[in-house]
Amino acid sequence: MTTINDIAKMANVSRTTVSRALNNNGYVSEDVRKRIMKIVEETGYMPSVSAQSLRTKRSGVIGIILPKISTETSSRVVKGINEVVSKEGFQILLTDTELNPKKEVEYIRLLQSRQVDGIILLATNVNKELLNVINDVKVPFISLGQELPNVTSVVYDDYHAACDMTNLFIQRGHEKIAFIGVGEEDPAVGHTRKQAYLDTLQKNGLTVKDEWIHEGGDFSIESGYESMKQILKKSQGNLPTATFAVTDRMAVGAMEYLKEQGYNIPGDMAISGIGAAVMSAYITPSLTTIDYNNKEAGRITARLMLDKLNNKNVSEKSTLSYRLISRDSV
Amino acid sequence: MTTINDIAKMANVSRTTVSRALNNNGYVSEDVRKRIMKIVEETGYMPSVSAQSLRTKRSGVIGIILPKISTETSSRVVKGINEVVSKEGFQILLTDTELNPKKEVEYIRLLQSRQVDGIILLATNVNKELLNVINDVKVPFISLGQELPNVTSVVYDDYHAACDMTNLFIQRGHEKIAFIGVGEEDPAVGHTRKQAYLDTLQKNGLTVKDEWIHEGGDFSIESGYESMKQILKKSQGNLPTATFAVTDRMAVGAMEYLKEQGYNIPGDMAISGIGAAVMSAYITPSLTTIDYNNKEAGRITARLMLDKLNNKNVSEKSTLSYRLISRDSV
DNA sequence: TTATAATAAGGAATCGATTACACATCAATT
DNA sequence: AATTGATGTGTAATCGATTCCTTATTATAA
Repeated sequence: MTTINDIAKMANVSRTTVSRALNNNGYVSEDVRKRIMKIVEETGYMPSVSAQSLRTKRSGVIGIILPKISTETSSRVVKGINEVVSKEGFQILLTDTELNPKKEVEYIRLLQSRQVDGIILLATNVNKELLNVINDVKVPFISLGQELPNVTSVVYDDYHAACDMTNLFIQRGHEKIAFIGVGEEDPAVGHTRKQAYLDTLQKNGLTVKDEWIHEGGDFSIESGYESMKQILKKSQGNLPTATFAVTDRMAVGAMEYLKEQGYNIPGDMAISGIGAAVMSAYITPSLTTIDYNNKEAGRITARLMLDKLNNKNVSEKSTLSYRLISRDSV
Repeated sequence: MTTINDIAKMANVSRTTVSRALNNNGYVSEDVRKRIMKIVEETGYMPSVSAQSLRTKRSGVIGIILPKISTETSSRVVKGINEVVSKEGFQILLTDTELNPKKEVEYIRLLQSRQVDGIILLATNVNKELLNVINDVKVPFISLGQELPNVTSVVYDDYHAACDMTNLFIQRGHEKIAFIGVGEEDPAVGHTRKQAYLDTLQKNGLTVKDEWIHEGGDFSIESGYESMKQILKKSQGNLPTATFAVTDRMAVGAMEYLKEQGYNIPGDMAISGIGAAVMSAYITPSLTTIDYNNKEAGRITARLMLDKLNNKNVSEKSTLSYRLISRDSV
């Protein structure tokens, strides 16, 4: 591997001068600069980032902590982040918690020891230890998808999105609306979306039946399938006419079960999700859902991160907009 | 940030001893070791990876070059890789070429300057410059998805997979089989799969009509839609009865167009894809496809990488198995 | 002509680890 | 009692950059 010293020797200058030439920093004669650059070209020399970051405390790496690496949401967000930061010469270091809260904490520590310049967390839960660790973080930190106290947060407008969706059902004349959710450990998805559903029903004077509400174990299609099964079983004789699932995958699972049982969608049961998964447009019937524009969320988060890195001060909370996509399932 | 020197001072030993205690390397009395570990615990000290990697030439990072960051294939592969390497304490540095061959070369250089311990490339094309740069790479290098000369490659069995799929159509009595492909710059997807299709038709004495073959501009759903449109237009009066699309997304696009035009699938036209996208199971009719098990491919590649990092010698080419999933679209 | 400032380049310290080498102690072996 | 080997710890060099501090050379102003 060629080092700055090799280049210096070849150009008959000191490594100080090479460094200055490369960083456009301090005086270097045009003559020498050209000589150096030529050699750099020829050798394909690239400075060792380890050495640089040891010295400068900057690594050009943004650490991202994902709950799950291979989901549509994650990869869209990562895409958006990468799009923005790569233009500024930053790289992305990915970690995957596999939905294990302990790993969130572990990775925050780890990323710091790797000298990342900033950390973006796609949080799925909030707990005391997590907040403590985040408070100790010395680099710019942003939470995406959950609002964390005293932490710069970029959040989806879960409450209004879920209200709108519930209202859509009501507008279409539904009065018995079921709900497929996830555990409340996830404040944004598990709590806020459910609260919006409950509030909207109440505001419209509609009954909330326990049998119509089911929380899946995870965000999977199977979990949606199972939830729908449970809801139908528990509400024999008083079936809901619509179901609001908090994710598209769960909605797809629910549809799957309904189709298997010979129900007509949306005739016997209207269905909606959240997330605008690609699949939602191509299943039959196409799924009414809400587009959170995850890629744009990633971009916005990334820009905030860059601002922080440039010591601009940024607002503590940014709420993203959403778009209700009305399709054939409702 | 606490450094090894701080720990050394607090424990009243030299930093040498601290380093030895942390790395279980050389003699350290039980007494001192405990003292050091306790302080490390309390302070939450983590060694600076920049300093470590500057000194040891190892960074604990595997660089991955993806053609597109937010595709099902990419994220499944990354998941598989991460699953394996994270257990060994490695992190993943992601780069996205956005299908730009120049960026492949650029990122290979960049990753090396970042001192990555190994590089995994999800190649989509093969060109002279790429091969040259790869030849200069000084760290373990693996290509996934394309076979590159003199490079450790993990490849899908595109040829046999595509043969099997074509044969399936023939078995079901189809004689007029159309093909939706991509450009030949992509040897695995664009060339091999097409060759397998052509060979299989020929072997079975079936006519190959130019009007039945169309190459989409990219891998998108829209591109599949457009391709199907072209095929139907060009082969008026002698329509194919089956279409083999080289990716699931393209197959979905093709189905979309057929449905719009009122064709029955598979009655008027059978359809198949490759890739086992989640969506393929949930569209109507469900799509016959081939599962390449990308996650497992990622795992296998990662294990090869770990072997290389441990100086075990590995076979230059590994061909993966696949599974034909027969569903309702054929 | 001399003082001053701008330009150009090098010397050496520094970042935070690892590790070769040296040295001291102590127990076991001859 | 002398030699040997195992154990424990420290000193200092090193990795490859950046940057503060000097010094030398020109160009400009007084």
